[in-house]
Amino acid sequence: MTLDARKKNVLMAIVQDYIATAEPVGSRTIARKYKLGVSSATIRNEMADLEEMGYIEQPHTSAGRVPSDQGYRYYVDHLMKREEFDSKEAKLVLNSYLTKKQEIGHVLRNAGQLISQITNYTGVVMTTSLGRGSLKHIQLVHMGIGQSMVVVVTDAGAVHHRIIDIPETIQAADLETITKVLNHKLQGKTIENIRLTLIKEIYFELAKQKYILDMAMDVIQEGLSLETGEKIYLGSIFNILNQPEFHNIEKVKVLLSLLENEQELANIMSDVFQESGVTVRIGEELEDGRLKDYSLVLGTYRMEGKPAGSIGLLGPTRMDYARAFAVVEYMTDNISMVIERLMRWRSK
Amino acid sequence: MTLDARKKNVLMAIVQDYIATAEPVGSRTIARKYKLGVSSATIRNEMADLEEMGYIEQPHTSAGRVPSDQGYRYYVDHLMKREEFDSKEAKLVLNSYLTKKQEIGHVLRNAGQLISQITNYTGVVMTTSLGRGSLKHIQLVHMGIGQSMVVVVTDAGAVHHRIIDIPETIQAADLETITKVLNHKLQGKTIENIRLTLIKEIYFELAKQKYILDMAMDVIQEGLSLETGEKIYLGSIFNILNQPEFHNIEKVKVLLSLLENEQELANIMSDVFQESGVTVRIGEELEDGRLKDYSLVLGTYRMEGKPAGSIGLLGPTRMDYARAFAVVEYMTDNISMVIERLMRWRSK
DNA sequence: GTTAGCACTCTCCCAAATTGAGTGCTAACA
DNA sequence: TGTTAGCACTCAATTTGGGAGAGTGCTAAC
Repeated sequence: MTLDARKKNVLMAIVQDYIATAEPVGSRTIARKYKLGVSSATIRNEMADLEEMGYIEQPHTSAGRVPSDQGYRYYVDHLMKREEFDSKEAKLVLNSYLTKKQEIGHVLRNAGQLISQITNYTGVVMTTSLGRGSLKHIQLVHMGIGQSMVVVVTDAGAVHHRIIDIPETIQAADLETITKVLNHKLQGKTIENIRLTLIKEIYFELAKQKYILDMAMDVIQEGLSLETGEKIYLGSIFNILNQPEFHNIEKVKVLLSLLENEQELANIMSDVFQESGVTVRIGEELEDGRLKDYSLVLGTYRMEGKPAGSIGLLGPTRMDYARAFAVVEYMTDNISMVIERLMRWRSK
Repeated sequence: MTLDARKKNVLMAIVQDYIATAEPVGSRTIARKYKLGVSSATIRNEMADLEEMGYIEQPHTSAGRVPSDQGYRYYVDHLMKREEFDSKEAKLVLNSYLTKKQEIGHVLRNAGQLISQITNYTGVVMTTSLGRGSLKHIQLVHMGIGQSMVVVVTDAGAVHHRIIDIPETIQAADLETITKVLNHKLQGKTIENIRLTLIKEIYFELAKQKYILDMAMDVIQEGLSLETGEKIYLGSIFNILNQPEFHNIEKVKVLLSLLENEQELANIMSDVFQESGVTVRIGEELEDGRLKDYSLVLGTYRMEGKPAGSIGLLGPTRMDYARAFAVVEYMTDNISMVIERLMRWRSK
């Protein structure tokens, strides 16, 4: 499993050249471009060995070699030189979230787009469950005769709202009363807490408004549990089409059909999710067959020190991993920082 | 400018055949498939005339003819037989918006997707200014020490929120007081009303909280004016890739670069916007050069009888206009109805 | 005014030939 | 024993050339 120095050099050359050119790379190219001090014949021998070991493959006889998933894996784990990423523009964008405070969703959406722009791959961002959400505030707003809006604010900073129909006799003042009771009884409670005992009390207190309460409870429940569901933000898809692998439409279709299905994407990303650091899944390591030619590089952003979501990118297996790692690392760090500040109240 | 009956028939045959097959259509095909009672030679003569008049074009000598933008235009205006669209599934989806009441944004997003699915073109939905929004409710929620959330509800049913930093000395009770004053003074007011005189009163009343008020006013302003901006919802992009014209990637790229830029798309759609009925802009009639091979079919959905937004689809000029019209008409009618019901309070 | 017939044009497709990049193997060399 | 030069071989990609087919425009006859 361990490779001698020269094999490492050859593999590195192959991976780097293929990343740069997207063309299968031959022994002569390596001998010429990467001065390894040996002839192409020697390199051919090494390549034969590497192929046997599974690190590289030949699309067909008489073509150059291409790294296999395993080859990329070895490259990422042992050969790649880590880089630092830093960019004035990125910094500007990120700072703008802080000076003009933004909604979290907005921040994450833009983060995804930023990654797409920077890398020409597709940025992906996923929020994970923020744990059980608890109710911070509920408000019933009288919109007009017969309709009311229920607004739910959770301690995670999410706002959920819906219009409900109400009896026409209900006045704004009635809604205010209900609002008061609900807040008094339910503030700080999680969905389980609510279910268990409190409801009866409230129904007792507001017996006349049973219908409205039913609706309101519904919205509360939705607001508190929706939170738990994963949410996905995609960067631009356009950018990744600049990659030469997308010369044929079928690939575009496959990718799009997957990216447009939020649920599937969420599942895939959840599989990759890990506590800390930057992870990569290469080609077939991603369990979904449609992604066999893609790699997913994901980092974890945090809140209160706890993982709060993934941020990363999806690109062809032939991607610039060093740069991808650097960008993802940069973004996770910064987004963690931004979120921490936007939601300072949670971290004391 | 007016065509005799036979020319009309020939043009109609060409348009219909091209729509169905995406292949240039020749004189023999027409003679064979569409029994016009004349030979292919006669049709050739007619076609020569039609070409001279600008209704059809030849990709190259010895290819069949293809309708020009002008040809499609004539077809749409004079030849096309209007159809009715009706679908069980669509009805189901639309009804689900009503039984389980949904947020408007959610309804519109899904409407776009529904169109994409039904037609294999790309559904587009745009909300236009709902006129000056007025403030329905404002709420300051204490999130924790030093931070508060401002929630703004407008009479259009939109909810806008943001986290703001507040002095650490401020308690939940203080925020409640501010909330009360703000609601008392500002409810029902539009952004202009607010600016003019009221602010001073409020600042006077709540002199100590100047800082918070500044932030809150900011959020209010944002909430009320954001409303005015157009918002775009796109259906699935995947579906349109099934159209044969997308065999080459460049087209996909051009389309995507445009679709991903909300602002540009909004401009284009605004140009097409019209008070009532279903409109179509064909190819070069759309001013944007990138859309020269596309047509946009748009309808207007309404609220309180007034136009509230556009809903329609974008597809290749070679699209099934009859069906597109029918679907768009169906969707505008239904979405108007759904929105009317969801926002019943506005229409009395 | 309509039609049959025909020469002409142009694309598309196929097969054969050519090119060129790259390999594997072998024999010689250090 | 590891390295290298050389060479035969393979295979995809490109080029070439020749139909085949679709379609047109024109003309002369009906």
